[in-house]
Amino acid sequence: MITKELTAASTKPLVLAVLSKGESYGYAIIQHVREQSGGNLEWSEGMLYPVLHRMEEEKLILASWKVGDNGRKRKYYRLSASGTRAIDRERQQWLAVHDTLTSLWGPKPCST
Amino acid sequence: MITKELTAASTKPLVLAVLSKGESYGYAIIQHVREQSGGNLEWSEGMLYPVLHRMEEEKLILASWKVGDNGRKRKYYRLSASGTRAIDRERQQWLAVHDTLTSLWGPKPCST
DNA sequence: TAGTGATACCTAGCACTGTAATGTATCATG
DNA sequence: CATGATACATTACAGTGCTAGGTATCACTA
Repeated sequence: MITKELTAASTKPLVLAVLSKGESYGYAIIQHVREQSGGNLEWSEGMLYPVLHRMEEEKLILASWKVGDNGRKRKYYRLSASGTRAIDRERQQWLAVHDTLTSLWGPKPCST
Repeated sequence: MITKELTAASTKPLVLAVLSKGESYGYAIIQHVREQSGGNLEWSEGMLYPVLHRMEEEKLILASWKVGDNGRKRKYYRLSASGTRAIDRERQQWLAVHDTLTSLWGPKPCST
């Protein structure tokens, strides 16, 4: 289980990263992240949908309704130019914190 | 500048990591983290003190008032046994998210 | 036919957290 | 005696995930 703080910090960069692979929709993003994380990251819909709405408002992503293979309506999101640039900013921030943490954790042998 | 979400996610693991190097106090922890991060992480006192109080309540850290070299009273914190164990849990959570992010970011040449 | 589970979207109340601002006090410096 | 660094603390505010609930469609099956 991942703490809510860590979830809050990683949701936006993860959504941006997922969409950089191609457009997708809320329900599929949740599954994509679950699989990509080996089951470690279990997002709830109540968490993600508001996040997507906010990111759309910030114009980081663009939405468009489409009908999927199964005939259901889906709200597909894709990166805007601004969102593409945001990926790099998010990564730099993340790595700044990550490097600080790893430097304090010290050299670590291959963990189990 | 680091977002507040990323700050929230990293404060606890960073405090635990800093204290694993030896006991310290609020004001010094802020400076320690700033230096360790190369100036990227700039914590405010209004953020850290409540965090320390919460961690003390959770019994992750233990506090004791002492008088420093300069004659000022300082509230020194040190890791409890529970806090020492928490470091590993925090690291595992962080790495689970980090690995997912890096796998999506893809292979990246040495960043500047 | 009716019921179940997966798909797919959405929202509201609650508790928690950083931010910004403010306060207190001590000490060294000029 | 004014300033800045040291060193602790609290408060109002806005933002966030969590839990729980809602709506609707479709495939399967009892």
